[in-house]
Amino acid sequence: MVASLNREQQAAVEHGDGPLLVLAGAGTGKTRVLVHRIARLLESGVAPWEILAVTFTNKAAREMRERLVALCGPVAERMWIGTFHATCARLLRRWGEAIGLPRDFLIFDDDDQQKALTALIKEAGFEDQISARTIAARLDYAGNRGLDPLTAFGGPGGDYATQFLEVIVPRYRERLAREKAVDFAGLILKVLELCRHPEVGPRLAGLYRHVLVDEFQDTNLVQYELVRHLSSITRNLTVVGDDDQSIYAWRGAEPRNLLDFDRDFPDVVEIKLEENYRSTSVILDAANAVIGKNLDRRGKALWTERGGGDPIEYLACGDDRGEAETVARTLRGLVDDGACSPGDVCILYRTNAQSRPLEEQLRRFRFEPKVVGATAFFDRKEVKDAIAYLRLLANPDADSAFERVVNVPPRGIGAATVDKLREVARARDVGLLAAARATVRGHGPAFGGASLGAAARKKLGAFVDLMDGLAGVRDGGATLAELLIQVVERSGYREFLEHDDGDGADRMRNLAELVNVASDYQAETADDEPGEGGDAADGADGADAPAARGLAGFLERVALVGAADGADGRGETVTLMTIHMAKGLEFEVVFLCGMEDGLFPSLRPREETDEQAALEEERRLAYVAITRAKRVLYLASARLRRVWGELKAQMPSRFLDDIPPGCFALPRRPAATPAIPRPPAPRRAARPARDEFDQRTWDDDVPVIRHDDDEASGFAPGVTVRHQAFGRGRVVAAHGTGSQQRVVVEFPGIDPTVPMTKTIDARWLARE
DNA sequence: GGTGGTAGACTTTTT
DNA sequence: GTCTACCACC
Repeated sequence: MVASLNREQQAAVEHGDGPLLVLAGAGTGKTRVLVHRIARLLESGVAPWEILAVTFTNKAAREMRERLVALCGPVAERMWIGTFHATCARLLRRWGEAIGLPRDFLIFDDDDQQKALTALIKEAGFEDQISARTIAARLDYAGNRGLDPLTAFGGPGGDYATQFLEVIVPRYRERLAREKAVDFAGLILKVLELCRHPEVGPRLAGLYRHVLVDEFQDTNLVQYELVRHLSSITRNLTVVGDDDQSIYAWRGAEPRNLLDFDRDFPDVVEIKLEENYRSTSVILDAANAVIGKNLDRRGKALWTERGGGDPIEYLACGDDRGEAETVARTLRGLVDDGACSPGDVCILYRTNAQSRPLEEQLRRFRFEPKVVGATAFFDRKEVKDAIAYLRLLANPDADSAFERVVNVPPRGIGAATVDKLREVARARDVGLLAAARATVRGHGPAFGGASLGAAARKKLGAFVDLMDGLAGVRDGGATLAELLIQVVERSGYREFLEHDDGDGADRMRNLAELVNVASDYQAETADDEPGEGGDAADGADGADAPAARGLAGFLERVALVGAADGADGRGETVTLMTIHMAKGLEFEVVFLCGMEDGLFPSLRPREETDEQAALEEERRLAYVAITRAKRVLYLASARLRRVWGELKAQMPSRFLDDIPPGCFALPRRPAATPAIPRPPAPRRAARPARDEFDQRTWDDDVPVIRHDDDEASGFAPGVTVRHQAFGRGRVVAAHGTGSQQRVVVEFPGIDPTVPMTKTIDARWLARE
């Protein structure tokens, strides 16, 4: 912390006005430069609310704020640091009314979106032809690129899915509007709309004197446009990034924003940071060798003044469980020898599914695994239910929340009743809760011809009373935590869970945790309040009832941030996360698991993505993973891995071959190689003999790998196949082998002239 | 309207 | 292997 900045870092910090680009490798002190630069700006008289700092994750935002406060004191607390999404939410709360967005809008997360789309698809009678998932993927794709989902896929009329999008998308937008909700993509698009607004646009452009963006290689076109607008008056735009760490191309990130920055800002000052302060040279050599194989990159070589370091250890294990056990045992050894403490360690993997065996084995070796999952906690059903109650309290027109909770816990209000309510709601053009109220308060069953039996009305009446009672709690000066307790209590949820003999107790604990999260949130924002008041983006809107305000903020936090990672005080906590989550972090000791071809690199064939580009992105991911380690790096792989309950023979990752042999410790098996035999014969026989892939064996010191997709197992293009649900179709393409085989099949769609194309697991197909 | 059983999907990666 | 959405049954 006290260490001085090097020449390049200093130059970046001291840079005055005008555009600045810092192209910085891993571990070169990127964030440090940003923090010092902001501190410098504050020192030179720029007010905190005149600075906007955008980070990629909430965690990064939190960390940056902490470092800034440590460096220049509480003044930094008055500055806005946030992700693109959080920043946009903030701008919309302040200015959104200009484009007709209510101030208390809610944020639809992916799950909400999925549910809404499912309902709309069903309503339109398309459920056999298109999935909510497909439509959501397309909305996401288009939203990340600033495209119209109706024209983004194929020319006039579009492709197969477009015909459904044309019906569903407008209805989806209506639904968002009715529920006063904005989805993730919408957050940014709506702010862009604001930027084009004749009055608000110019004000936004002048709102900040300095705009700084971290991890700029991960911004997409839409985000870039926003940044450009926000900095268009002063042009004081600082961007920091590393093209080698671009790992979000799949969601529209454009590393070109970084590399071609001078196209939009010809007068940009560019500074390169290449001296790495984080890792040993062994680790750096490995990272450089891996990334060096990428062709599409701006050459940049990391170096360090320090030499040597512990060699990288390769743990070749029997199966996924054995891998987990070896990792846990090795770590236990390190900790017991005093080589490191659990808090210094991170266990990384490519896919979330890999965490489970690791968690189990870590527990077995007396560690407390902590999985840093994006949303794990807030994805729990009971948590989502409780949140849905809050959403309905925040906005009585939140029909999706109403549908979620009206019969949770079961109170005898079934689908039939809700259907009738929907009719009433449509006839009177009100929300479901209002419709329920009108129905039970005896404004008669006359609306829309819907009639409800006395029993149904009684039950519905109880629900309306419940919500009214809770609204009373909300307005009666209760804290968020108290409100939540009342929700859980009065809704009967607690009682419901208590009588559950399964995991009811666990679920109750989750709800208790949610109450804690709420109370933390309120404590936290109470502190922030004075600081935020002076903020440029925050108007004088203190008139709202405090409870209601807290509610909207809390719901926003839940949608955007998830849980702030709680204090992991307990002794032997070890952190686990995906590589994606680890970007920007560093650890003394890193275990990188699942170093197997097909898993990492993923090599998942996807339509319309260039295979080479995909592999390069995987390689960048490997680069990110390796450079997380400061001192000690373990790479682990399994010969057999359970995928969907089936054992699969795995080959070591090709990335292992890219690492110079000199970086490794002498070939050594882990002390306790689990007694798992070599891949069973049948499985090997199942592989086509001609596949050069298999030349590699586990005993090769310098293995050679080749990979090839093969279409040899009977699903060649043109073959006619049958699927239980979709009937007869024609194979267009096939990817993968064995249980991994995915086949692209064309089925006749509703419109015979427009075929329906589906990618299906080969296991569900029969040849005809 | 609630329930228990089962077929199908699910495993890239996230705000 | 695990979770879910849906269906047949009560």
